[in-house]
Parts: sequence; structure tokens; C-alpha cells
Amino acid sequence: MESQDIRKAGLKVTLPRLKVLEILEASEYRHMSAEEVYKELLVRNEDVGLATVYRVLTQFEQAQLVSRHHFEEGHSVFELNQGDHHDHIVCVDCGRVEEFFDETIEQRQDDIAHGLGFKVSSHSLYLYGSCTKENCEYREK
Amino acid sequence: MESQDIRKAGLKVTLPRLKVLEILEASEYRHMSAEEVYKELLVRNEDVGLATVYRVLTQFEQAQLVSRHHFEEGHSVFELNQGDHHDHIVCVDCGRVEEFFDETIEQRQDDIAHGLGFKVSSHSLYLYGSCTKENCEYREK
DNA sequence: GTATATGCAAAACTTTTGCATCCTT
DNA sequence: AAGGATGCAAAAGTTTTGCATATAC
Repeated sequence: MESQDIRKAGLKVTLPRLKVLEILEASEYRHMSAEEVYKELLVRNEDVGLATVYRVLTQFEQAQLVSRHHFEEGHSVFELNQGDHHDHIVCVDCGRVEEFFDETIEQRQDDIAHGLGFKVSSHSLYLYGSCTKENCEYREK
Repeated sequence: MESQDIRKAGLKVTLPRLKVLEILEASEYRHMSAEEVYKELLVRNEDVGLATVYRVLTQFEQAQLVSRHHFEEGHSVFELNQGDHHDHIVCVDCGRVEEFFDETIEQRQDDIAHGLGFKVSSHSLYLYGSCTKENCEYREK
């Protein structure tokens, strides 16, 4: 299924790479740190080292299979790309991450960058706040 | 001058704190990592440890004297607060940082967050691209 | 068979912390 | 004088790298 994507990126289709993709796909939160991916591999009894997780995630990022985000937490979190660009809102209490896309914001960003003489290559917009969901509580790492 | 602000924050007015403020004020780039602040202290022959730089910057952040940003680089960068909120556009080639504020974007952000049931506490918007300035070149750390 | 990928351990980098000493108030 | 602040060194957390072995093609 996704092994085509790995091959297209010029990478060999290996077990660690398949497993990492699988875990990102199955993730309830859709946004995982390298450590979280590694822990999930341990739970599944897969023999993959943390260094490999970092290498694979970095390669996937370069191949644009995943996106790397820098939320306020201080470490990178990764998300499987599904073709669509979107921005993020992160609950500071429970860690929940929701996505959104707003054409108006996108448009304004381009106009502003252009006005300042920049050629934009990427951008990141993160909103932080409290989601008001019933099951909101601090999420264990 | 600024020593009032330090006192108001409930902190003693010490040489390290004054020096850090001074350096942030004088910074050409206005956005410095802890390491860059520390190196500037060394240049100026001030006897301040790196651990103190981190402690002071964190305290200043809590006192809202400075803002901490997480650009793509991976480490924190700090900026002196001057009262106004603004967003950032970072040149991926030379590291130049420019600031902007857009009421439309701010408004859309609030509306979106509200629509998703979030109470927003903060946000960060970073645009990345190439500034097209003549003196644009990779900036040494 | 060959080149690439992996696991492990060690290293690099950023940030925090413990503790004895020093400085501000 | 007393409590907070600092420097240094050590530790903690995240990410990268070297190298011998294993795996995909």
C-alpha cells in the first residue's frame, strides 16, 4: 500500500520503515514524537532502535511523507502527510491536536510576505489554548 | 531604566540580569538564542555562566519581559518584548527576522479557535522563505 | 553480490539542576 | 543578616553519528 511511497522516495522497503508508517497511520493523536513512535514499537515487540526511528522520520520528512512540527513542547512531533496543507491548534491541557485550514489566512500570509520582499517556502501556524472537551486532561507522555 | 522592570517582576536587580537585557536591546537581529547571548557576554568579558543566562531568560519570559520562540532551527530564540504583539518571517538563507502584524489574520484565528471550541491562550505564526536582500547570505552562528 | 539500512553505543547539543558561595536588599 | 542569585559541574533530554552487522534488491 504505502510501500510504493517509500520506494518512490528512493528508499528501500524495510521493516522498520513500514512499521513506522503503520504506527503513524494508526495513531489516535496523529502527531507523535520520535520517542512516542519508539515506545509504540516496543509495545508491539518490534526490534527497532530509537536511532533508526529518528533516521526514518527524517528521511520521510525529506521525502515529504511526513511533516515535522515544533510545538511549544520543545521536541519535534511528526505527522503523516495526507496531501492537504493545514494548520494546528493544540490543547495546552490534554495535548489534543486539531487541524484547520483557512483560505483567508493563507492569502494574507502570501500578501504580507510578498510585501516584505520574501519568497515564502513554508510556514507554521500554531494556536494554543484549552479545548473544552469533557475528557480533557493532562495527557501522559 | 529597565531595572524598574526587573524589580517589578519581583527579581533582584543583578549584573547578569542587566547585562542580558542590555544585550537583547543592542542585538542587531533582535532574536537571539541563549548561546548567542552567552557568547556576546564572553565577548564583553562579563563573568556570567551559561546556566545563569538560561535561568535569567526563563525568568524574563515568565515576567513577560521577553518572548521565547521556536523557529525551525530546533532551539529557543528570545526577543525583548516591546508591548506590541507581532508575528515573524524568517529568512532561511541569512537568518534575518522581520516582524509583521495583521488584524485580519488575528481575527480569523480567534474565530477559528472559537469555532473549534478552544479558548486560545497564545499562538505562533512563522513564515519561512528567502528574503531578497543584497546582503543576504548564510549567517554564521 | 553490492549498496543501503540497522542496532548499539557513544557523542553532540540544548537545557536544567544541585550545591557551595556570593550579592542585593 | 537573610534570602535570593550565581558559577560551576554534573545531569537530563533530544537528536546525531560511527561502525560492524544485517537486509533489500
